[in-house]
Amino acid sequence: MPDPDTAHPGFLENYTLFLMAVASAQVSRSFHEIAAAQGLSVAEWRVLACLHDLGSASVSELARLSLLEQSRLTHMIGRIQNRGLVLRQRSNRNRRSVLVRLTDEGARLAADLVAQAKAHERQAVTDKLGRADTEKLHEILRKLIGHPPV
Amino acid sequence: MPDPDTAHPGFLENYTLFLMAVASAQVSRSFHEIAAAQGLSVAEWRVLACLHDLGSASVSELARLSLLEQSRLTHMIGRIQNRGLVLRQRSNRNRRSVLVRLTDEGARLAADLVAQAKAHERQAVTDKLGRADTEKLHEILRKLIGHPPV
DNA sequence: TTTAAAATAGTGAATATTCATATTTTTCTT
DNA sequence: AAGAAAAATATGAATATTCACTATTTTAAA
Repeated sequence: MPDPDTAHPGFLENYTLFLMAVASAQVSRSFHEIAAAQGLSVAEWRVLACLHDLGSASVSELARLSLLEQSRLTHMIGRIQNRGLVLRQRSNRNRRSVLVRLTDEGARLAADLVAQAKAHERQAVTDKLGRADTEKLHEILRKLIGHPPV
Repeated sequence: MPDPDTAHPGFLENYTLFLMAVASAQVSRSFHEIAAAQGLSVAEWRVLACLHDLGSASVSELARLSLLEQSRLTHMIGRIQNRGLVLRQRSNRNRRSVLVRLTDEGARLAADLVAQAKAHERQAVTDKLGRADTEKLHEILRKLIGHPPV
């Protein structure tokens, strides 16, 4: 029951950040179930995916790439380390930083999820948008991002 | 220091969900500071923006629209209610549901933030993408979303 | 080179979110 | 119409995140 006295409709539906958030949340939600089936949150999945791509990364690199605040990532690494998915190793190049990498088990899980993510993307994005719009979307997002953190 | 032995590069940079998450996080981050200056998280801002648009909404409508899980929203409403930004009112049409609306103070704050959000969007999105790509982005995101929750 | 500043992670308490479940009201079934 | 199922919200304990700060190592400056 929208309140006609105080309603100011029309902002959100044209607000880019809102559209991106809705699209992102909606597509993520269906993948969330896939990750949850492995006992992973979406944020944890993103960390594993980053490590899958990178091989290894320092905590701060990983925080930047996986869009998590450093302290949150440190806590999270502790948890997924306890589960045997990643391990930490002090860097020799720079003894302040700590390199994180996947264990064998973590690597298997990550590879498995990457495969499922690709299938899910096809079904939830490409099939819906078509090839041209999917590529256009990527192009526009890259333009918006500027220097990609990858 | 990417680890050549176990790195499988190239997944993330072409993964739509990741590109959307990065773009969204990046643009959000700069708005986050604006919201934080008013003591609001991005999620709280989104709730106020929804109420600004709608006038009033039940908790579950609001949860759906603002992309928050119901229980989280209930807790959050309690907090922003204590701060005098919103108020609750049991619905007469359906006595299970609770209508949430902005107080005068909340409405002032929301209107203020909406204005700032528009300015920020111009600067962080439209100026960067240009008018054509901005509209194309909206079009593609709407197509991806399907039936918009607005 | 000695000090000051910056970068990197970690820590723990304060705060927020999630998860399972309870309560109330409405809707559906028979 | 009675009872079962569904819908809407709230609750509180378990879990996760944030925030402010510490410790260490590296870089820059004097």
